[in-house]
Amino acid sequence: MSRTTSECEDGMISKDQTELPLGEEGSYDECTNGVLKKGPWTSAEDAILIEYVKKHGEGNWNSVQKHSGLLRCGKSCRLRWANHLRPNLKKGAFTQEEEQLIIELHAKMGNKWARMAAHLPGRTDNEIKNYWNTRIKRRQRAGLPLYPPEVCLQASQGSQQCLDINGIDSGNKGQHDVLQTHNYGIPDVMFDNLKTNQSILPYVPELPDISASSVLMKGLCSSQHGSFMSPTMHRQKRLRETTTLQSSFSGGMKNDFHVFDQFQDGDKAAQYFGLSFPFDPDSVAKNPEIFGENQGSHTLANGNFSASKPTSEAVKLELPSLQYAETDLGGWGASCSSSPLIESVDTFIQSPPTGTVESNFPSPRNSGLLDALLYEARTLSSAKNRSSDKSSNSSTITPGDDADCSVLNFSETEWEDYGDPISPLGHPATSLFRECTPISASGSSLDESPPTETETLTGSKHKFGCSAEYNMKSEPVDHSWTPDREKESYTHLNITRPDALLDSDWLEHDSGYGKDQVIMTEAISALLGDDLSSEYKQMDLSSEYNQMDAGASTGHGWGPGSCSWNNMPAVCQMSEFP
DNA sequence: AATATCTTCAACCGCTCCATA
DNA sequence: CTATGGAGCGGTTGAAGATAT
Repeated sequence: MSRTTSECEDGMISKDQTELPLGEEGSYDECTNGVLKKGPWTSAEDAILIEYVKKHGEGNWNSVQKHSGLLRCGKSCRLRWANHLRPNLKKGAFTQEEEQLIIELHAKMGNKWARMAAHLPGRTDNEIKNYWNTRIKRRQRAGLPLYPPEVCLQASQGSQQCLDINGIDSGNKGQHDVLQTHNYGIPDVMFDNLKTNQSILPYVPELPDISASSVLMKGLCSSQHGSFMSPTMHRQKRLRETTTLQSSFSGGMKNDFHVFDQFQDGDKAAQYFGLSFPFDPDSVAKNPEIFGENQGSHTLANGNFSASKPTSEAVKLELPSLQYAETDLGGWGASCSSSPLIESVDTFIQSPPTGTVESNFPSPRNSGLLDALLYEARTLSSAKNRSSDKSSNSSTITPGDDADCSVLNFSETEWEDYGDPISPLGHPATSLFRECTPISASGSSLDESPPTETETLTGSKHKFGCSAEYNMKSEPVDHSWTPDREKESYTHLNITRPDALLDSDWLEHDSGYGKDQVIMTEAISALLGDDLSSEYKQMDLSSEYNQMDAGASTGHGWGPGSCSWNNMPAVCQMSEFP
């Protein structure tokens, strides 16, 4: 901020456009005429824009140039106004309350910066986005999970309440945002549902690449809403989804099935759930409780973050995982119920959604290249060899078996069994898996977390995908949210990394994944060429992760070609690795 | 002190939705 | 029904500052 301003100021000459420093800051671009300026705004430009808005009000940004002579395109003007010039903007670092709120909101909404901003008066989506990205990096470096355990816990508790409320709108806090946030939570539920009702999935395949599947994936993976909404989703879809999701969510999510429908037709889906429709997000929002929001948790809308004070800062975020688990149980209540995530996981493992889940998974898009690669690799590899594993896993994981293996098998099996019905990319299921896998794999602690940290989880549970979150939850939540604590508790979570997919455990795991790894490597090579494959090989994830697990490594990036952290599914993001 | 690396954040870009002609 | 323009959103970029070496 200051930076730009100062710079600009120096450079700026006069408010007159003609005088706008063309050469100094920023280039002139073709934005329209080729005359428009780009780059940092000068104080003069700011003044012009402010003046314009005073006279004409916000909006009509494209006419700014005409009326004010400002050599900026409408988009640039809007952005400048929204992010820097508009009144009531809060400048400076986020307060603790705001930070907490952001975390909470992100857990629920994912990368819905604009929506999140609606909950933070005076803050812009860009600020929040930047903050989050920074936070991700920072925590990743520190080896801390993105979301504090408390948040998860609270979320779960809150969800229970919701269940009780289950009904539809009960109270309303009036903040639709809240609703939305909850909505975001829905995906998880959906995902869960999918798992439970695999049979239902029929639609999935047909779903457009993204939306549903991606959402589901993310939900699956973690719960983090964080990314559960695929960036690629269309706006409308998003809206619909949210609404639908919300509705469905509020409805109790009993109809897993419909979740898919939602994607296609949100309203219908919503109705299906028995919610009032056309779904009115606002109305829903008004009744945050429906979604299981805790009172305190989201009252924030006004910026008051009162609730969060819990023992610390425990946020009431509803961890995706929780939701996820809950859904599995068949309802928020269930999920919310104290029953540890682990249990859910177990359930899931024991009676894995028969293949259903995977099929539903979103296309690789969400996850990114890595997923796609993995998917392809798998496909190729599968052709070559079908490991016996695959068949077994889907339904049940035998504790005795190498957990890791089970996990892997699970995922693989599903793909194969169910195929990838879907996606445009053609890798939907896989990709989903992939995304989830990391978690699962990791969660399982397969890889990363050397048993030490993940010890809490044992046996098959560990192996189960998405487990990381569960792990977290399973742990006693009483701890207050302190960095240290987080770190400790989260060490378990490391697994969730997207990398986990590549992780040694998974790929190289002694238990027999070695083959897979080889295969995958080959497949990747075939698909991507030596370059990528080599990178892939070089990643030596296993070692890195191990180190990380050990706590030795610090903030190391994912490595070349790794997916961007931001793009990772919330779930994955949830656990930050050391 | 100089250089390299990392972090932060404003701005841009691409995309999509919506309204309107 | 299609085309066009406005608006908004989310991801990414790149420069400046901060920090480390």
